Amino acid sequence: MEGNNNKSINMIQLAKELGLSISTVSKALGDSHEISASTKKRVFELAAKYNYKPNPFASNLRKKKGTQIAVIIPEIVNHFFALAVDGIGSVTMEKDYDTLIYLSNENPERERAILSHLENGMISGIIISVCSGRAGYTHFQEFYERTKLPIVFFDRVPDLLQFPKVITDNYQSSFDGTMRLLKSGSKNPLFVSPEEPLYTSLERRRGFQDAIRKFNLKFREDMLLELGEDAGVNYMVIKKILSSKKPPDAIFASTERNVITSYQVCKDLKIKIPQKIKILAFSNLRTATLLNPSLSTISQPAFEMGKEAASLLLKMIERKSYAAANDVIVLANEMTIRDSI
Amino acid sequence: MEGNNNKSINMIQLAKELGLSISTVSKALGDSHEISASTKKRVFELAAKYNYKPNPFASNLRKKKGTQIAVIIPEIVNHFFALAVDGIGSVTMEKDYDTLIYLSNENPERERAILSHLENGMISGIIISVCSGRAGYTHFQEFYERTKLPIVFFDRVPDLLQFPKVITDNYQSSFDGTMRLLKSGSKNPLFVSPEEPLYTSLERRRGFQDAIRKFNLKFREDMLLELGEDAGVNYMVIKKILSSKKPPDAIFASTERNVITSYQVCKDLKIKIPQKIKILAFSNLRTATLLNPSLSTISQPAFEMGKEAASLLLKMIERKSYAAANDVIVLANEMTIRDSI
DNA sequence: GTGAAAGCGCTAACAG
DNA sequence: CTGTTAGCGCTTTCAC
Repeated sequence: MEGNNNKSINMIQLAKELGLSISTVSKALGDSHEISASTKKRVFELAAKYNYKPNPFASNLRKKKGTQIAVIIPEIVNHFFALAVDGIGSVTMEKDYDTLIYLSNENPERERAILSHLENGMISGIIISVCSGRAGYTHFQEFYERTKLPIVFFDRVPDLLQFPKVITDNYQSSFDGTMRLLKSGSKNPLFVSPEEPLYTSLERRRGFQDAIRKFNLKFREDMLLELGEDAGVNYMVIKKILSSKKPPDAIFASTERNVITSYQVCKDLKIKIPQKIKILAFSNLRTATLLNPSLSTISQPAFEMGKEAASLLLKMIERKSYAAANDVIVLANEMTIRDSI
Repeated sequence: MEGNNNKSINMIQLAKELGLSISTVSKALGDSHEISASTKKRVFELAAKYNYKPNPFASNLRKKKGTQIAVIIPEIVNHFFALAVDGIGSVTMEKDYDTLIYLSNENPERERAILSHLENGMISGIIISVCSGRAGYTHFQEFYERTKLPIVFFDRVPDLLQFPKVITDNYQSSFDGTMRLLKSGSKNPLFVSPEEPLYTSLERRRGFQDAIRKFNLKFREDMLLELGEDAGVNYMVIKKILSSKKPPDAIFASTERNVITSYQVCKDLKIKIPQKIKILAFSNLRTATLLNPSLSTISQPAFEMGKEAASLLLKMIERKSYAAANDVIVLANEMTIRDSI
């Protein structure tokens, strides 16, 4: 029984009060060239007076398109993704697009459900960082076939050639990082990555392996460690490895999450960094410099990646250059050596 | 010239193929009781076959309401807000609401612009953590008067009685934290907070002052330090204070940002924590335990706050209990003493 | 239990 | 330069 009366004014009322036709008002509001300056002025003024805002449902329905994009990411509680969302927001906001956010929580089923939900036509495009490779990538193809909506992948990208991507030079920076570890004396490094068969991780691993070989070290399978989702389990696994007879003398972590766990284990086992073990990680931790000891990182230009992805997507949406659809934008990572090496 | 033909099927086509009227199909899809089970089944099956999804623009226009809510926060690159968004997402997702995200970037003008944009009627409710108190809070009142849309404030809330809020026991935990510092020997603590006259900060400051007095220490105005936005400037200010003749022997930081700067200064000036200075902060830093030394924190239940805020908002939207509109939900903070004290 | 019809508020031909 | 008109795809009385 709430009085939700005084609901906003509409075009009809504006037109009536102005003694104009509704279509004239519509055109005036759209700043159409076929309306006289004086009429426009009158319309704008009355609209402002009533704080009139066109009903987006009606206008979107009529135009068969809106101004919302969806961002799908595995998690937001992660400095990298938070920065990326910030970057995305910086361009969508400027271009008057609204940003819907969906968290897949590293769950492929969620990701599919989100995609399916988005097939209703509410949005004009998608920016996504995928959550896993295990379930395959067919849902992206299918989504695209059905909706023909522009999609831009970033960071964690599937290996689908037909889609535009924004990534970093994962192979090269991993190679460089590994070389750096080896040059500082590591003979037995351990590369820690998530078990998902993600393009990003695979590229980093490839860089690691190639550096090992390039350095004329013998590559062994047990130089690679794959970790799952469960932080508790991961902790135990790392602890076991670091307590073994021939523990690694360096850890190169492919993700922020893994390096935090590694630090924790070293702290608990009182293993000195970098004396006993050197640590390097792909990470955007803001507090890298304050850790004990300060952490050497390869950080991704997350904000920039978000910006690039959003710019590309909006360009595609506005068809200014749909040809850009197969672009792969590669940005450079930045390695910062601190006390952990 | 892109062929954007095969655009999604609509109800009319479904109805035609089923030999039913469009209104019957609509009701069937809405699981209306006035439609026979057998008809519903046929409708659902065909809809599923064509992967039919009702056009939300049309349906929202007709129903004069949608299923989107807006979240307005000062920043997303902050563990607290990221967690809160995660919490919000956990409930909106479950209830099939879509979440629009807007970053005010600590800019009151942006905040107003966002609010103004949202007056177009696109959303059904707002969850917000305000960005500043300097510009006053009249825009919230006005927004509400004009739209009558439900609004829930969380954490950084204005002092407007008529709105529901989700906050933490800022006064009490600040009081307790200060007592803790004093009991461990601090005689000259410094309370660092942002210069914004935010309710949250003011409560914390009040807790600090009361604890000082309760401990029979003389309160001096210079025990309070207000910092602005510019990290570089803040660094210099703190550095100057810590280099002074009679530097504080404890820092109690009201925000995560300020404590990071403080740590940095101590590190650069080689001031030993906690021997020379004790540090405590309101913070949700994930890496608190890994800092050098590990940081003592009062952390807010950010995820829970997001959840509570979203649940409350959806309840208000669905009018299940519009009476809850003046609720103030107060959650408890958690103090964790680590090596910095 | 099903259908006909009237719009929700707006845009875009098409006329004038 | 302005107005008339026909919907966009859906929901909801109101008939039957």
